[in-house]
Amino acid sequence: MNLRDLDYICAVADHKHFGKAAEACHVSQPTLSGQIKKLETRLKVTLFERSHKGIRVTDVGKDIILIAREARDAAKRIKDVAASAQDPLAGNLSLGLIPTVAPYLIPLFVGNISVHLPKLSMTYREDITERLIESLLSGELDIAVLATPPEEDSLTAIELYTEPFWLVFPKDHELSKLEAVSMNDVKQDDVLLLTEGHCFRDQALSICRPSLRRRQQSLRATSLETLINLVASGQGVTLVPALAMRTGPSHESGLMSHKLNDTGAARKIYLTYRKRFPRIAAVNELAKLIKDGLPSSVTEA
Amino acid sequence: MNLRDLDYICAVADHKHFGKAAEACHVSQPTLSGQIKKLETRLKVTLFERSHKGIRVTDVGKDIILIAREARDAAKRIKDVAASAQDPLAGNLSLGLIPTVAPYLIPLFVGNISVHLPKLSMTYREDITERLIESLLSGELDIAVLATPPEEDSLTAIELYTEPFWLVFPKDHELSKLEAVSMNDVKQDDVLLLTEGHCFRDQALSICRPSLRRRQQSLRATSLETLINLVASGQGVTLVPALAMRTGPSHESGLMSHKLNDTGAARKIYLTYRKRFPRIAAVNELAKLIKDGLPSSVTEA
DNA sequence: AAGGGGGATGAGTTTATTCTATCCATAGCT
DNA sequence: AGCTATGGATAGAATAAACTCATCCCCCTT
Repeated sequence: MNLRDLDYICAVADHKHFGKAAEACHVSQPTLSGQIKKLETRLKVTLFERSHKGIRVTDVGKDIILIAREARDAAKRIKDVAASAQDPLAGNLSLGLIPTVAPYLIPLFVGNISVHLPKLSMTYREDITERLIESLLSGELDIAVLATPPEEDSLTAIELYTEPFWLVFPKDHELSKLEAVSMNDVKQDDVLLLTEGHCFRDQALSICRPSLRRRQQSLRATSLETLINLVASGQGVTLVPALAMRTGPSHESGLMSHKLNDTGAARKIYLTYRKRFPRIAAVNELAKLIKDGLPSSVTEA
Repeated sequence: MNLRDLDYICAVADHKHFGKAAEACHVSQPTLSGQIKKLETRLKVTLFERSHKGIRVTDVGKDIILIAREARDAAKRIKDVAASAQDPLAGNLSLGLIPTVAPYLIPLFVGNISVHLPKLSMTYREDITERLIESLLSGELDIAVLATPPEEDSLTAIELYTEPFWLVFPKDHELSKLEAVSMNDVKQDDVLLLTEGHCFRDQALSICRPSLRRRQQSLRATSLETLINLVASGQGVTLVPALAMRTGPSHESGLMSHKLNDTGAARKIYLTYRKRFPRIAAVNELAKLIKDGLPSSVTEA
């Protein structure tokens, strides 16, 4: 059976005339007659009672044509769905972000999206790198903002920006006397870390080495906000990525912060997606919009 | 687009593997790959994200496959309907009967139908010949029991039986003295007729000729039962076809009846249907069952 | 680096669809 | 009756679509 055959029988049912039906289907009358006869043979059913006065649709024919119209309608809907999905900049895009980026980055580009990509609807998810990557691979997510370049071959990434680390410490801390701060000035065991699983924890550990006991204390710090609160209550100092500084500790009472000028005291943020993801156009547009929304604190090298 | 293509994409969605999907569809993998690629090109949409780890269905793909399943389901239902309509002795058959036959004939075969053609459901309609023929031609009715052979070329008929006419008269009528009755014995102006439109009126008129005034009185007699009541109340005599005699006047008080032995005092009853009606098998079976149910009063010449 | 899984590609064959031309049956007309 | 027009069926050739086999290419694994 064939969708075209269904067109044919519906046309005959509509026109009650093989010749006119054939014309409506843009085929010759013998073609239409032949195909319908073949269909009738295959189904072992007479759909039309042919006579010289006109065509009568049999009872089975009526039933079958009713269903045939459903099938044709479904086919038409497939074309409609495909047509409306034509624009790669329309539809839904699911974006995952790591927790040390999400709350600071999202506000910087959501506005731009609704202005420049009004037909694109976004779904956001905040999770740690490991689970974001899993979701990317399974197709649960389309894109992810990560602070690590993709290791999987099936993934690829666009570099979004480089984010320096800042040191946050209490106002009365001895570091407050310095003009500029480097990790050399910091007593490493003072440094508070995020809980395990956060990539920013590992990034911090790559430039300092607190004691094991200190590292275990990090069980308490599940977000940058918590971490900063711990610093405010005098538990130590901590590192914070630049974007988080815009709304965070500088406005809190009792805290000071300095951008670290060590080489390596920074991380690169990537927009990661599956190499084969078919809507790369949307990914590129998104990358552009995110970059456009960035503050000078991360765009100035 | 083609129903086969829809099978292909559904199979890939199910198996997440082109090779296995091809196997399930009983085609080679290149065939399936090619057809899907062609479909994707036509729809200008990527349905599947191919990678080396497996197949991911895109968002549009999911939407489309959902509809594709609907279309496939419709196609399957068409086959089902056709298959279950396979038996020509199943389904519905609409039968029209003239009023001077319906009430007497139907009881004689309905039982046989439910026994011998249990899958056949019948729809009955009682109407005058003219309207039954209209309905036959329009396809509203499949078959009709008529007392006239078909005049239309597109119709044909099976002869069911020959039905002699009986004369019905009051017990105290002078005819009651005779052993056998012929129309010659009847005062023609005594004869009561059915209203116009009934073929039995015309058949009666073909063997007798009441006065115009008498003929106009027939406005009152819309059925054989009424006609017999008129006779019982002394308004005259009348003709009644044999089958109606089995349950009718012979049991009524004050009436007598005789079978007319004139040649021509009889009518043939036909099972009429469209020449092209595709379920002739059912018509033939019906004719056989009706004949089997007939009483000796019409089967004995 | 070699082997293998898995989808894509290309050439050639088979199958299905379509066309033109023609036929046949019926209906309506003269 | 015979003639002509209408409308569906049929036949054969041409065309288009779908299929298969062999092979390729990519990339993952060992």
